[in-house]
Amino acid sequence: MKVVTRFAPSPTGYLHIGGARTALFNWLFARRYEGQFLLRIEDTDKKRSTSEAVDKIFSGLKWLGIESDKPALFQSDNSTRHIEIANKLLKQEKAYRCFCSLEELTEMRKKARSEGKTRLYDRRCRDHKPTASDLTRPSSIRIKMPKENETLINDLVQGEIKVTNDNLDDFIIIRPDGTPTYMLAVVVDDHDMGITHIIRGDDHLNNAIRQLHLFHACEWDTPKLAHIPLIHGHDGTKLSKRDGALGIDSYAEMGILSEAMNNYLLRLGWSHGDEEIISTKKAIKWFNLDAVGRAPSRFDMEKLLNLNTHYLRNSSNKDLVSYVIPILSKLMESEVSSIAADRIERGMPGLKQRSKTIVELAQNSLIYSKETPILIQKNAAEHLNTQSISLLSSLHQNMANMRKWDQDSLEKIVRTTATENNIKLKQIAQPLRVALTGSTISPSIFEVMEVFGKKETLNRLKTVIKV
RNA sequence: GUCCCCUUCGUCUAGUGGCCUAGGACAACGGCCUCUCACGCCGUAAACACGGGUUCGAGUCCCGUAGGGGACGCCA
Repeated sequence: MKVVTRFAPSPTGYLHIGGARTALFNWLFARRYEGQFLLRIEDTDKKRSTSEAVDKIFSGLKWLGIESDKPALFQSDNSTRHIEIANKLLKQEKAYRCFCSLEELTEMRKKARSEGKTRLYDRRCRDHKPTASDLTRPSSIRIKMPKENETLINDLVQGEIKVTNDNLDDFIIIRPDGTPTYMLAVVVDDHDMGITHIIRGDDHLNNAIRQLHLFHACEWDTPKLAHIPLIHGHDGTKLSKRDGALGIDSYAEMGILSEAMNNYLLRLGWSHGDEEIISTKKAIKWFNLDAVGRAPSRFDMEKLLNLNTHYLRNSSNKDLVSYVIPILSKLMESEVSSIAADRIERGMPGLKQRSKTIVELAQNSLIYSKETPILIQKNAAEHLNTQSISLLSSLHQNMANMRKWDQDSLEKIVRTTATENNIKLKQIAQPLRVALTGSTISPSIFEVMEVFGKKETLNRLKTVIKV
């Protein structure tokens, strides 16, 4: 049997971390077994669904590299089919019309709760034959849940779960306004789409038990279930779609690489021995549901950053330049010149060694982007005094005659100049750094000089010496 | 309140009855390297929630307690 999985978010907000991981697991599982991964937008609640949210889900998934094998399906497009199924169940007396008002239901819930019951609807309409006058009033359709015995589900992640059927409410499948509810829609759509494995957050575990009975009522095969634990915030509080968790796009804006996010999300709740750095290729080869943990895990930015550092360093210089330029031009409030872009690319080996995020990389790239005359930072200025300036002056003389202009030769000449003047390398390297970059922090000063080239380097030195 | 689920270093996790004196990674701390900042390298500290069983033997199986989470909508 070919594996078919789906990611089915509701378009009521952005794509959050938990949703992204659910999508990733579904996608990986489908790829692993050479099956299909589908996307379905659960927009049965029209009031809360927005097209902005749909766009955010699409862009978030695209950023992660998770692609649906078919065009996304909008659940609301299938409502005719959902209603058809509900009517069929009604005819078969597996479902019934409920004429209770919202007030009545609230009252029932209050009562049941005070009595310590799990089931909150008292089923007063279940065995009531609707009269002609009943039928003039609005009604919802409820599904009949079994009254006796227990329901057992064998979840691929959570194991065996047992519930006494008396706890199960006859839930509404069609609202009084005639629209289908989520509970009906998921079941019908999962069946129609041929979903073989439902992988979703374990906040749906309780629903799974109810939905199972709907599958039975329809006389359909039930997909295999896998309920993965939720992701919590760093402080242990809930981090899911209904609260203020950050959208996946925020992480992109922070300068996180999608490879790092994928790797991080994968390792959150899933493991393969001691493996930490896992490429998508390996993930597809290794991913399985048995290795998904059952306990919720906390989101840890530090670890994400560590992974990001790793992937950033392994990215090509060219790619990194293309990521950095837009951020850089925002920082400088001007276009990034082609000279600057070229310098950044050549200086990338040193820059990427010093950055955890793309944003940081852009900030570090500023030293190569600014035109002369450069601004000397306040705390850096103290490195330029009469003594150090005279050192830079003799260095300038020594360097002016150089023919080969690479890191090694530059290091040699700076060291020689230091020895000549009876000082430590440090004492000339810092003033040199300040003179060239305006900052006390930069990649190796020899690398910086190579990147700037002879002309620009000597030019910048001269500016400082003259003053 | 009721129902369901979960519980190994601060965090993510390895562990499927003897290989556990509990391993790895991130973070922390110390050192080395060093032209600044980083990187890198070496090292240190750090956990089986608790209580009962089962067993020759339990982190691993069972029960209970505590703590945490989820669900209880005409939301998804």
